[in-house]
Amino acid sequence: MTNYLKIAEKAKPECINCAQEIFEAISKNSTTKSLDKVKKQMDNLNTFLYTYFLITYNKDLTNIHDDFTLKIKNVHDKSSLKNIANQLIEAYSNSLLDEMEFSRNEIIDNALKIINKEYATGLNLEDLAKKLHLSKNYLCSLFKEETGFTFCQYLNTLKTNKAKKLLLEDKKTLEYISYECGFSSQPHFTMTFKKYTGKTPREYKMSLVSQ
DNA sequence: AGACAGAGAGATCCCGAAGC
DNA sequence: GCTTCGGGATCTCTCTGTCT
Repeated sequence: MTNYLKIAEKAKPECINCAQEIFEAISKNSTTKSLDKVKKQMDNLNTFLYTYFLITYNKDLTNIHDDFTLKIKNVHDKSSLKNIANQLIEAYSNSLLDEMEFSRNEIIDNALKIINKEYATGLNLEDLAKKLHLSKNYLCSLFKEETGFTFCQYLNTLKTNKAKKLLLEDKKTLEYISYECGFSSQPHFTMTFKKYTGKTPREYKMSLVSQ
């Protein structure tokens, strides 16, 4: 697990090679392991990177996770698996490039900083517009133009992602999680969570447990 | 008790158009 | 580039009832 964490921490565009070197160092021992064991190790790395990026960068890279789960499943030799490992690290690293290009506009850059910091405190569009000294209607259209999301969509995505993280932790009720993520009530949380993930919170938790 | 879903009313957001 | 306005769309809140 410690090694996975090292890889995740280095999985950035500027030090992608370090991450790949760490993985190579780990996989040196894999020559003695069966193909299935190495595949299992790769699956674990994929899931670890997915969870790490979700929690650390608030990036839901389900598409990358699912794509590589399939690739790993279909591979039949260890050398191909090594290539896939490098591609895997590269794919997660490159997702951060999107983030850099995402916030070209200085106003939106500031808006995102405020939202990321205050999204769980009941922040609304009007508050945000006041902080940025803009009209809410203009901010609304600018935000959509620059990010592709409406303000509400982005806010709910952040809240939902935080909820996903909290759902992984045991002994937390939906009531607790809903308030912790900035939802006004548990029914509202359940409804929004289902809208953004396609699953209710309990279904989501069960799907993780069954993996 | 906790989780979930539906309904209705009110609040807020989004978007296009017009104008500065 | 930015604001204002108005109307429709969407979201939020709260209550209620059912299920596990």
